[in-house]
Amino acid sequence: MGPIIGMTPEKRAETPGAEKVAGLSQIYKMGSLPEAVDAARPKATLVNSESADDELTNLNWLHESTNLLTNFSFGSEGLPIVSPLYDIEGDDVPSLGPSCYQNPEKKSATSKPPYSFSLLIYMAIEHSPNKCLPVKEIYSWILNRFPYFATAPTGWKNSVRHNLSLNKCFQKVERSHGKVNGKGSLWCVDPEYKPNLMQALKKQPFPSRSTFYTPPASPQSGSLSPHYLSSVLKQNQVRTLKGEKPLPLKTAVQKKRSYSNAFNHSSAMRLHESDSLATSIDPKEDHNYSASSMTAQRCASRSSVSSLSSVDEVYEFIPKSSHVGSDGSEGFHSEEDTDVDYEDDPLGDSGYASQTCADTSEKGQPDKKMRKQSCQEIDEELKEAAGSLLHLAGIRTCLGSLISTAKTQNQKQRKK
DNA sequence: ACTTGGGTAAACACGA
DNA sequence: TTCGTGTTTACCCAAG
Repeated sequence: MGPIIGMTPEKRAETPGAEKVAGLSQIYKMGSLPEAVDAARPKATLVNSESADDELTNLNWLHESTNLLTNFSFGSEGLPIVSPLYDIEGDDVPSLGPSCYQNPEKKSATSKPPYSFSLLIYMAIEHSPNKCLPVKEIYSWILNRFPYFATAPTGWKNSVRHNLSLNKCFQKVERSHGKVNGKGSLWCVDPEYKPNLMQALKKQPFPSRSTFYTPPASPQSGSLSPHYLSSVLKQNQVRTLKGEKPLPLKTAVQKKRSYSNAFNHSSAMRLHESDSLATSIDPKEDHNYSASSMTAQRCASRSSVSSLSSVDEVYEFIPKSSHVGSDGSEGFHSEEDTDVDYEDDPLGDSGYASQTCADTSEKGQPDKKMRKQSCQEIDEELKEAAGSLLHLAGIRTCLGSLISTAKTQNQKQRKK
C-alpha cells in the first residue's frame, strides 16, 4: 500500500496534488480560447462539420484530413497554444479557494457538479503530479473540489469506481510489483482518450478549454504516458515470467478498447472520427481503432507535443541503464523505490520512472531482453506509423500539386 | 421507437 | 470479520 493511502488529511494537504490544484481554479475564470488558439488548434470540427458526412468518394475529406494530419504531426502549429492555464502547477495564480467549483455562473458549491464522473476522474488524475491516482485520492480530490459530494449519498464512490473500471479512458496501473490484485492500484488516463475527455470537458456547461492540456515539455502529455507504457511493460514482465509471449504494445493498448462502454460514441466518438480521418484512409474501418491509425494517432500526438524522438520518449520510461550505462546510475535514482511516492518525489514523474527502474533492475537479464524486445516492438510500431504519415503526406503532396495544376488550368481557361 | 451515454444500485470477489 | 477496492450486471433516465 502506498503512502497515499491512509494519509492523514494534514499530510494529504501537503502533497503536491493537493496544493497544485490551485491552477484548476483558473479554468473557471477562462472564458474561451484566444483566437490564436482556435486558429492554431487542429480543426477537428472542420472535417466533422462539413465533410464528415460526405461520401467517401469525395476527396475533400482526404485533403482536409491530410491538413489535419500535417497540423498534428508535422509541426507545432497543430497544437493548441499552451495557455498558462494548463500550468496546473503554477503557484503564482491566486486560487479561488478550497473549492474550484466556482464557475462563472456562481453555482452553489453544494449543487451537483455539471461534470460526469468520467470528467471528474479525469480532472482529478490530471491534477495529480504523477498523472496517476489511487481511487482514494480521486475521492479526496472530488470531495475537495466539489463539496456536493460530502453530503451526497455514498453511492457516488461506487460510481467513481464503476467509471474507472468500465470506462476505457482510464487505465489501471499496479503500484508495485507483486501486488497484482492488491488494494489501491493507481489509475491513469489513457492518453489516447485525453482529447476525447478534453472534448467532453469543452461541452460542459462551463467550458474549461485547454484546462488539462499538459505542457509540451511534459513527456507524458499527448502520448502514451510513461506510466501507461510502463504498465504495459509490467504486464509483459508477468507474461514473460509466465513463459508467455509479451503483448505487443498495440495489443495492450487495445485491451480496453474491447470494452463496451463509455466514450466510444457521442462526443468522444465524434472527435475520434474526425481525428481518425487524419490517419485512416477508410474511416469506416477505423471504428475499432485499427492498429495503423492508432499508431499513427499516437505518433501524431507524440510529435505534436514534443520534439523528442519517439525512441527517446520510449526510453524515458525505461531505466536509462538499459541504454545509457550498465550501472543505471545516470538520471535515475536506484534505491529500492518500490512504490509511487508523492512525498519522496513531489515532482512526480520521476517517481514512476524510478519505480520502473527499481522494478526492472531487480529482475536482471530476462527483463533486459524483454525491455529490448518491447523497445523493438514499439520502434516497429513507430516506424509503421511514420510510414503511414509519410504515405499520407505523399498523398497530400500529390493532391496539392493536382489541385494547383487544376487551379492553374482553371485560370487559364478563364483568361481565354 | 430506438440507441447511446450517464448515473445509480447491488452483488460479488479479492486482498489487507 | 471488516473494510476498501475492483468488476460486473441491471435498471433507469435524458438526449439525440
